Amino acid sequence: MPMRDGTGPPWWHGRFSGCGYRMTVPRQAILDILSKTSEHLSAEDVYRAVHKSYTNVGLTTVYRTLELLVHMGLVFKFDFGDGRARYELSEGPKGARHHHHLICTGCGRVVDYTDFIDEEVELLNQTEKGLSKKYNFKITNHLIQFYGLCDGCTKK
Amino acid sequence: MPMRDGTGPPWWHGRFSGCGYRMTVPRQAILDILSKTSEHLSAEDVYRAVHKSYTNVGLTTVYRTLELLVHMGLVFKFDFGDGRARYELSEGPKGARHHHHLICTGCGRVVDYTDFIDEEVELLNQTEKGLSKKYNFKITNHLIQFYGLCDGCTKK
DNA sequence: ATTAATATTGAAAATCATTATCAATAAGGA
DNA sequence: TCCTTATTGATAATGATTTTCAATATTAAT
Repeated sequence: MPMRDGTGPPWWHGRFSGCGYRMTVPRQAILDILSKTSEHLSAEDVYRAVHKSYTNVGLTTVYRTLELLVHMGLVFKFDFGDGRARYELSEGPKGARHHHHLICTGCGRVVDYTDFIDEEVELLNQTEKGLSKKYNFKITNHLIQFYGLCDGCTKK
Repeated sequence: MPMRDGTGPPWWHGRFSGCGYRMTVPRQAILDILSKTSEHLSAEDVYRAVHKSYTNVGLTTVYRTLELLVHMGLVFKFDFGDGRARYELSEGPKGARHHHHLICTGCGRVVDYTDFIDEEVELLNQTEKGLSKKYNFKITNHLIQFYGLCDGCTKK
């Protein structure tokens, strides 16, 4: 059973009941998988991982749950250009896992980086403030990705 | 026939022959459409637009051409989360059309903004340099998008 | 605890954007 | 103009994601 810090019930339980959603076994299992990996899992990946311990959880539920989690802001959904969505547990800009992606357009490899995050966050905060006001948006999120060719692909 | 400035042949003709590609009617038509719009066209959108003047150009060719243009760096491909890719003629960071996107997660509306681009470009250049060196990537591109709720959707 | 109301689930079928096939055609250099 | 080869378009295939709907599990109330 996934704990935030080992001292209480799963910290996200409240996020569900607070919104009228129910905390179920499949949902816990999916959050559990996401919280234990540092990879960029596709829905299928999550399904396979969950399926090991909970054979009866279906792919449909995985899709639905992931969508719900994205909607709740607990999960980020990424498109790295390989035709399937990738999901990661989200952390606010100050979270330990906060990072951005560097994507090789040659082989599709994805590198997580945390360098320059502080400077980026600084600038992004300002930008968000400015955009919020100017366009009357309530900004909740941002996406930053760099594209290029990795070492191996440059030489081919 | 699309011109860069009205004084010569289409400026991108050379980009094609230089790479062993051929400049064809469908390709010109597609570039023409893209250069004349400020919208975020899907492949289907481009197809419909091209189809008006060139009834015989097929959807397959549109897909293929768009992919080629993306590969050549002449076009950007975006994912705004509505299940289909969107394409825009690309301009370098200093180009007049260079902008980023602000996406409403409520209704899907996409706002182009050019505010703060200078500061962003400044930071991004530094980040790119740092990342290039650290991860041995040859960085060619970046993507920045902000997500939130637009005025209308906040009130619902 | 038991029940009632309803959110959630899973299997299968449906959707739909994008790709692969392949014979016919068109571009560009010789 | 001819030849080589890239390109095209109609059709079929692919494959990730959604929809459907009856069965089940969860929560709040009794």
